[in-house]
Amino acid sequence: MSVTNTVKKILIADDEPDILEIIQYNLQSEGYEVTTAKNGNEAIDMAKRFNPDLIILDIMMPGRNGIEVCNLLRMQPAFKDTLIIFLTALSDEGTEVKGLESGADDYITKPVSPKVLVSKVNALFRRFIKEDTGILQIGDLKIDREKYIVNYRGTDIILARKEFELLALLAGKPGKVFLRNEILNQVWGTEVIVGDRTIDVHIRKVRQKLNLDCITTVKGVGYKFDL
Amino acid sequence: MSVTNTVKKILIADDEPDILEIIQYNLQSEGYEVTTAKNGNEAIDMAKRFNPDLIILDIMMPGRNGIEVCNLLRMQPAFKDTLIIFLTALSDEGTEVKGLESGADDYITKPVSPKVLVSKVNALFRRFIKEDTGILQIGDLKIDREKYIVNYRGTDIILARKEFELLALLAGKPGKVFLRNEILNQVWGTEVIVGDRTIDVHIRKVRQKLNLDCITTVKGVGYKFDL
DNA sequence: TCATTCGCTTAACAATTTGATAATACAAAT
DNA sequence: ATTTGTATTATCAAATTGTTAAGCGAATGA
Repeated sequence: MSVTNTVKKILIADDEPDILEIIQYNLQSEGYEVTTAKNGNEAIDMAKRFNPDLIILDIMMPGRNGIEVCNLLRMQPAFKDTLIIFLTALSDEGTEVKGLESGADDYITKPVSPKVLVSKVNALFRRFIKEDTGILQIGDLKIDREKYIVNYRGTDIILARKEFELLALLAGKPGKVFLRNEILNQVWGTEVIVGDRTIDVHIRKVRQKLNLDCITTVKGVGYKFDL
Repeated sequence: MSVTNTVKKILIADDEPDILEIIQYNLQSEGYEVTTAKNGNEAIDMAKRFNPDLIILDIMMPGRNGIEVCNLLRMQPAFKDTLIIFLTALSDEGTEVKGLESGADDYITKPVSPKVLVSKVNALFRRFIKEDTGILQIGDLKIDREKYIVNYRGTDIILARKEFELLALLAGKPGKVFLRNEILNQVWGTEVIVGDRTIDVHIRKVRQKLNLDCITTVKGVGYKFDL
């Protein structure tokens, strides 16, 4: 189970390189992480490796065709919830019905404008992808962004808002040193201007409440989280 | 988890009687409960009365057009989760993108074969299991979303509509902190603007009536339910 | 129809919590 | 020893929420 995964991953399988490239480009521009496959077998391979949130399948491909791929994937529990769209030049009714009945979530016929495709993809994600639980876990420390609770070895620790945001920021990338400026921008925003000591004070409060040695000062640079 | 697994209800809005009839017939054959509307205003009316799981909207209709209807419905919390499909002869890219961005879940261009339409509808429902309209139970607290009744250890507690919706929202995800904004959007909708104290007062009333220590304030963030 | 009740919202003020800063102490580096 | 940068503490201002009372309109009922 992945912990944080804000960027949606999409796998595209098509045997025409041009189409792959166009779709990939447009989806990446929209902020998605995209991988491609050139045929059915490669698609299954990539699906297992890449674990995408959405798979866009051409139907006519060398090796396994799209419907076979869809059926195979749907049999595996790991891909039970993965979104699957057919994107194909085959527009006959029978194939479309068969495609949808094989467990796909949509069926789009080529040619389709990139903009429309992107809109459809957005619409699918808007509806179906469960939001991230937002639980960060580092060792015995759990940071639940949804419940606004920090828990260490079973004990809940109550932090005030800024304290929580500060910790969540640092713990979001363990080991990374956050410059004071970065912290200010992320936690306080760019509009508010506060003195330099403010950060220190909040860091201290977090350290105190956690009673762990997990926030390290990097003198002259900033702070980092490390359990 | 799901309490009631009722027959899915579908509302179709189109100004062409023939189309209405064909679609209605095919969907009913598939076991859906279908109602129809002849124009935009009627669609909104029926939606409120009939509370469908899916709405199929023509775009070009007398009175309000489909996109307007979609926008209006999406503003109301009650229709936040209702599936909406556009079914239209307008196949230009701009309209399609606009339609999808107005919050629709799919966009199908006429003409479309009834079989394909049914397949698409099935695919949508396969994915989307409508939220429980039934009974939420948390410990000894029962919340009946259909009857608008809350029961604690055998005793019924009468809550007013807003109070009830507030409680149902919070109790729907115990532990999760709901931001004031989320609460406003979910309970009051995006079109109504109310002051900040309004939430507090309702929270207080719920707390008072339940006489349980189950709604926690997270200062600077929001409220959460925890029994 | 008129009166009453109920639910929703707001105003006003109290209570509480949080956040920012100053002042001072401390530590390491030069 | 001096400089530079951080830790600690106490304090005060600001932000946020709790509480009560009151106004208003819609629904209810005689």
